[in-house]
Amino acid sequence: MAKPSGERHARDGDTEQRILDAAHRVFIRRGTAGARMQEIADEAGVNKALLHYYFRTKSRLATAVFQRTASTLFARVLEVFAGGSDLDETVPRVMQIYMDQLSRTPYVPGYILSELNQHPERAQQFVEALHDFRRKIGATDLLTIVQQQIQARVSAGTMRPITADQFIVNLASLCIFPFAARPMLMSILGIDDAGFARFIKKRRATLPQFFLHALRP
Amino acid sequence: MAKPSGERHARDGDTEQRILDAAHRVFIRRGTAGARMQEIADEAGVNKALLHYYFRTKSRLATAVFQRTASTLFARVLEVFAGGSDLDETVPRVMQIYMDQLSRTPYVPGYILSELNQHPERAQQFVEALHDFRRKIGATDLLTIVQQQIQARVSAGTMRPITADQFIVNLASLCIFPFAARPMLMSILGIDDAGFARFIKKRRATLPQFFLHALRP
DNA sequence: AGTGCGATTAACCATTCGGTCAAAACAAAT
DNA sequence: ATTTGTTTTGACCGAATGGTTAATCGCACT
Repeated sequence: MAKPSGERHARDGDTEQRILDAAHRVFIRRGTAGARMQEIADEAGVNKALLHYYFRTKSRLATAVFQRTASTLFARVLEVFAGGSDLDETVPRVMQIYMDQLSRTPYVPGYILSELNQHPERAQQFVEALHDFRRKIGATDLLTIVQQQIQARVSAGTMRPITADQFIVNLASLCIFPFAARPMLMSILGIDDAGFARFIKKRRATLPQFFLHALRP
Repeated sequence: MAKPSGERHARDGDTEQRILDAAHRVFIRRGTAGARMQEIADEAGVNKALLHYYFRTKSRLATAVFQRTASTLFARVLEVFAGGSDLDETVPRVMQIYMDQLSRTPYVPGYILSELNQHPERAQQFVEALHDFRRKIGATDLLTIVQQQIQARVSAGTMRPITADQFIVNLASLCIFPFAARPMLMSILGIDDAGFARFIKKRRATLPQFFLHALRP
């Protein structure tokens, strides 16, 4: 019952964070089921018992890591969509900011998708985190925001109609998939890390046009 | 050393197949690392020792299942691309055939991506399976085929230029991602299995237009 | 100096898991 | 019916793994 909440002492900076960071790295490279508590402890430079001291079980540690990671996935996207009003402007911004973010954390999509496929229960947790963030920045539902911005352009006759569902899935697919399928693409296209980086750089520049052109009347 | 190759007897239909099928299902729902040999044995209705009799180790069993699954992923797509010549016709056919195939095996993309993220070595195996199949049907490299079909339309002035790389990744993203991210999408869009099926049905009908419009001059 | 208390560790435990083995079951051939 | 070679099984083993515990450490306060 000794939940470490009132951190009066702390021999080192912040152990809990170091553990979370280490767990994040190990979960990503081994998968949640393949990760070993000992490996996480080593990576954090800490005794294995400490992991249980802070997080009780492997399952809870996994939940904590997933939560932290998932909440960062769509945060920026939501912000940008809520910030702008014209798709001609928000789509390129979202795409570029998003691909920059994913370039910095290229393994996150694969991790999230794997985790969600093997533990669909976590999807609930995922969507709640998204809702919390949405309320925090005082925005409306993502689907509604996009729906309105689509409607605006459709009414103006500058865009073909499309449901917000398909719109968002198309956008997400084109941005996220290349990272989730990174090892496969690198092998099929015969490129290395540097080549992949170049591929993404070019994609960043051309994808917004591709997307917006697709919806011209 | 008793490799069961000359199958003279076989008490039951084909045990090896039943084991592979069972392993396929268990690997998909638990992930390779999370799967237990005992569970696979139970699912196949067979003693655990038999798994080792036929496949020696869990790792080899995993490789066999991955191989079998991966080889089916792009086979049809390659066939259709090699069969047609005009993108106006091949793209819709590929997309629709592909989404039909994925609808029948919706968990395959998630499995392949997870597996490939945690074992990038398998990418090699993956691309070799693809090459084998390509040679078998006597087709050229997928990239080259697509490159030529793009070039044809670009020269005719009916299409904006795009590299074959980006073309294929766009196509694959739009088709595969919704399945790989199925649990996430269901949660975000607030739909159930039936709703997802409807979503895909609609997508099947609208995606080819979206894609081809994106490349209009 | 001493005490209280959270943070940290080494040693340990019970279970699970992949893998092995020798015996049993079985079909085909003689 | 006996033999022969393959397939299938129950029982077993050692290592790895998640988790626990009792002792130690070190800071803060007196």
